[in-house]
Amino acid sequence: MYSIGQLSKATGVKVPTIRYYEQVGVLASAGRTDGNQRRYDQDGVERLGFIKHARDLGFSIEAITALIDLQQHPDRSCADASAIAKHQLADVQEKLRRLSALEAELIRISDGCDGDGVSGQCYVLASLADHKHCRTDH
Amino acid sequence: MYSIGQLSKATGVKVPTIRYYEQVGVLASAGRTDGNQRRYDQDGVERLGFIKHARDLGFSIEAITALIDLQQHPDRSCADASAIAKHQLADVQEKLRRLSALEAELIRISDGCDGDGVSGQCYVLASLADHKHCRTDH
DNA sequence: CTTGAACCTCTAGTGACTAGAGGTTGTAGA
DNA sequence: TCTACAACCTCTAGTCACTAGAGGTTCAAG
Ligand SMILES: [Zn+2]
Ligand SMILES: [Zn+2]
Ligand SMILES: [Zn+2]
Ligand SMILES: [Zn+2]
Repeated sequence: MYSIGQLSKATGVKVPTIRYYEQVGVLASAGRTDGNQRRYDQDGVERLGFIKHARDLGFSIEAITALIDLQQHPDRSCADASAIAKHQLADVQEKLRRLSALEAELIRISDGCDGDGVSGQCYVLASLADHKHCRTDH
Repeated sequence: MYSIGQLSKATGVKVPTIRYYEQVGVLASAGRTDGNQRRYDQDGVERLGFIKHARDLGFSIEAITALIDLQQHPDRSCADASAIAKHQLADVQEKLRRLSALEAELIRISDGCDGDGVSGQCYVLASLADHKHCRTDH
């Protein structure tokens, strides 16, 4: 049996975050001692490990809740799991596209100013003031 | 003179967002009619355009506030503007690095499941349950 | 002068936590 | 067995950049 602090150390998830996960329902409520403190078993460690790993990969709490639900029913179709993963991938790829465009503009903007001028002539400020300086949409 | 709705159309920033920008101090308070409605001049359009463009490039409100402050003093050094832009670039590049790692893992995970199996054997769920399947840190 | 779209302020909600106040419990050492 | 104190508990509020809604007022066209 683990206390919440021991679970925290075992998984790398902070104590208040564990309580938050319980509050929003992605982590099942733990058993309690007579004094009302949470106690976790190995199952709890694995459940929280799953949540942490999925969060690290960018899945939303809502998506993770659905995935854990699926995991509790090993005989159900995994179509939803597949869809959630593909959706998450598409999401990440969209963010990558947007960030790449931003990176290109920011490199141009950064390169245009050494910081040794005066703000009236600053390329950073001029570029932000007018999108026409930009090479891409964004 | 523009009403807040006309300013919204001119810049593509939603009306409640404009009020929010004023509230947090990044957009200077507008003049008012006798009936207390906001009125903007060309200067206001440019100020908000600057904010929108910087937000589109991912700058924080705090950073934009500093940049606008600098823009109001054309004779000051632009060292801060340069530093803010470089910081933002570094930020974006860090996000790109992280997202690229996530993309690689998510492609692997997605490719490992067609959604036509059962969740007890699902590669998506197995991969989320155990980071050992992963090729990268993340 | 009437109508109604657009405006006003204020509060609360979003996601995924994080911080702090104020009080209680578990446990190791004396 | 007692005591000290780290770790636990709940609850509220704050973060960021908005967004939604309630309930009331103003502007401008017809
Ligand atoms: Zn400069
Ligand atoms: Zn641009
Ligand atoms: Zn599957
Ligand atoms: Zn992993």
